[in-house]
Formats: sequence, C-alpha cells, structure tokens
Amino acid sequence: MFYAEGIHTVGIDRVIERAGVAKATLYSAFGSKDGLIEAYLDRRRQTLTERLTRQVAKYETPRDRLLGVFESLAKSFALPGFRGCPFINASAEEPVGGAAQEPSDAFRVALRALLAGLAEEAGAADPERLARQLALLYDGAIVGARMDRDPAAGAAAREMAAVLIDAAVTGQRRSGARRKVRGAA
Amino acid sequence: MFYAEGIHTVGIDRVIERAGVAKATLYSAFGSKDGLIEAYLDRRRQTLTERLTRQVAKYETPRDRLLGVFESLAKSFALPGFRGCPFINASAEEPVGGAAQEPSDAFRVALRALLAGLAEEAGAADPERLARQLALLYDGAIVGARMDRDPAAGAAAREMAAVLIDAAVTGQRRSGARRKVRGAA
DNA sequence: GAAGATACAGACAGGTCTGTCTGATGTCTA
DNA sequence: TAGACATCAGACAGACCTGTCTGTATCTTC
Repeated sequence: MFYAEGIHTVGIDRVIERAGVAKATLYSAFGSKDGLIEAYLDRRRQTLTERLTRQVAKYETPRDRLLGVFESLAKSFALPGFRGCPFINASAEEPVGGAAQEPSDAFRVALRALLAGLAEEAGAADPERLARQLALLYDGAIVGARMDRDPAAGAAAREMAAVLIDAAVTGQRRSGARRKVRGAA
Repeated sequence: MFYAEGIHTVGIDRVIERAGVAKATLYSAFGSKDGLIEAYLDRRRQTLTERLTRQVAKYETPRDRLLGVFESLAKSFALPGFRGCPFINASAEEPVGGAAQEPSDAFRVALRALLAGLAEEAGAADPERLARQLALLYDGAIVGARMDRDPAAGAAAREMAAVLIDAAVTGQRRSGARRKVRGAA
C-alpha cells in the first residue's frame, strides 16, 4: 500500500484493516508509523537485492551480468503496479533524516557494491567509477520510466550501459584479471 | 517552502504566515491547495527552463551547449538548499494524476525538446534518441545527488554525456549539417 | 468626502491523522 | 481447570489539516 499510493496518503487505519489486525497489535510490533515505514523499506531492500543477485547469476560473463541488472530493471518497469523506486519515492515524502534514509542508504550501498564487484570482474579500469556510472543509469531509468510512463527507459539504459562498460574496459584485459589503475579522468 | 520541506508537510497556515497574506486572499488567488501546488511547479518549470536556455547560450558549439546543461546541473547540486528535482519530488508525494503531473510533464517535454534541438545541431545520427539518453542522465544525476548527498554526480553525468554524444555523432559530419539518418539501433 | 473593492486577522466547521486505552475474547501452558 | 498472555474491536484524546465565514481596516475612484 505504501508503494502503490505513497506513504503519507495511507493511514494506519487502512493498514490495519487490510492487514486484518488490531491497532494495538500493530503498534506493539512496530512502535510507530515510522517504525512501520522503516520495516517496509527494509523488506523492500532485502527482496530487491535478492532478486538482483538472482537475476544477475543467470548470466555467464561479468559484462552480461552487468547488463542483466538493467534487463531485470526493464522487466520490472512493465509490471502492472510499477510506480518507480520505493526508496526514491519514500525519500521525497519523508523529511531529511527521516525513517526512509537508513534503508535507502543501505540499498544504494548494496547496489553500488554489486555493480562494483561485477565491474571489477569485467576488468574495468576503475571499477568504482563504472559502478557509480551504472548506478546513475539505474536511477535515471527508473525515474524516467515513472515520470514519463515509459517502460522503454529500461532498454535505453541497457544500451547506454553497454557503451559505458565497453569504454571502461577498452585497452584492458577482458580475462577477468583486475588492474588497480586509478585516476583515469 | 514546498521545495525545502515537501508539499504535504507544509500546511496552508504556515504558507500564509510566511507570505504575510490572509487565508482568504490566498484562496481567492489559487482556489485550493492543489491550485497553489500547480502554480508553484509552474513557476519552477518556467525559471528552470529559462535558466537552462540561458546557461546553454553561453557556449559556442552545440556539443558544448549539450555539456553545458550538465554543468548548470552540477552547479545547482552544490547550492545550499538543494533537495533534488522539484518535479520528481512532487510526483512522489502527489497521487497519480494529481496537481503535479501537468507541470512535470510540461517541464520534461521542454527539457527533451531543448536537448533534441541541440543534439540535431550537434549532428547526432538520431537526435531524439540522444536527447532521451541525455535526459536519462539528467534524471540520474539529480536523483543520485539527492539520495547520496553527493554533488559529484553532476560531473559524472557530464563525463558520461560526453561519451554518449561522441558515440552518437561518430561517422557524422560535425559541421552542424543535419542528417535525417534514422534507425541506428 | 462617499462608495465599492480588496486585504486583513482570526474564529470556526468538519474531517483525518497518530497513538493510547479499555474491556472482551480466545489460546496456550502448567 | 486455572492462570498468563496475546489479540481483538473500537472508543477516545489531542493535534493538525483544508476551506469557509465574519467583521474590520485600507485603498482606489469618482
């Protein structure tokens, strides 16, 4: 419900009605609405990272795995209830430093770590840099898909990712060997 | 106030106090809070597009103008009150089809039009495609800067934009002549 | 100076929100 | 069987919200 309608439009009364529990039960479990929001986002973080690692594992080469992130993303855009990124949405609703910040930060760290690991395996000159670039594409795709109601943003991001990956490994060995080259502006 | 704190956390009473007007005056001018939100976003759209076109005009070549969009963006990230894109934020708060949608759509159309015009001048094989790519970078940069509290996302987007622009004009004349080449996947 | 329009401060209505509390109804363990 | 415990439905408090209304003051225009 929080994802589909936004956090502040969904009141506690509607949550407990949908969940079929009493109000006191919910408050004894989560403490406050902020606690509930945090639990919601934490669960999202967990399922999303799990799904990403699962999807990525389907592919053979590191390059394909990186692109697989965007294929997984593109697939989610076409889902019926798609409404953008739950962390971005929640952060826009919550005040700075609110309940959304911690789970959001955790997800973003996890995503960048996943991308950086694959980037290193793919032989990128600067894996951290490529990971940040691909994370930027991830954000741009999910926001564009939501704002423009256009699932094609996923495919566009995949194509852009391919260009950037190739640019990042140009002149590098592709055998999976890593190079600690830094500072390539 | 809407930008700094979010729309739903700012009540009408605080707006009129800050504005120094009576409640009846505000309601006679805007009709409702939704009307006020729409006016707020419409003004943002206007000032943002104006600033963008002004910044872009500083540069000589179409390529530099395209990159200038991202320089303008990067500059705004470092501003003290930066809190992301007002349209993305408002869309996350408002229900679908709410007061935020129309001004947001208008801004996004204007941004893509600006980018597409410059892309065509720059001699891109498929200006619309390049424009969509750069718009995706725009979104990714602004969201990343907000979510990660990291203004460096602007510079990263600029570098990525340079790669994509060069990829889009490769094999094209750079003299500003336009080619109606289509379908380059 | 008079009249009409406009803005002012602020009370008010009606609704929604979170969070607490009360008392009844199971359910599990000893 | 008896007692401890969790959950139930729902009333309630207190705060906040939007939007309307009342009466007063100020300003413009004839």
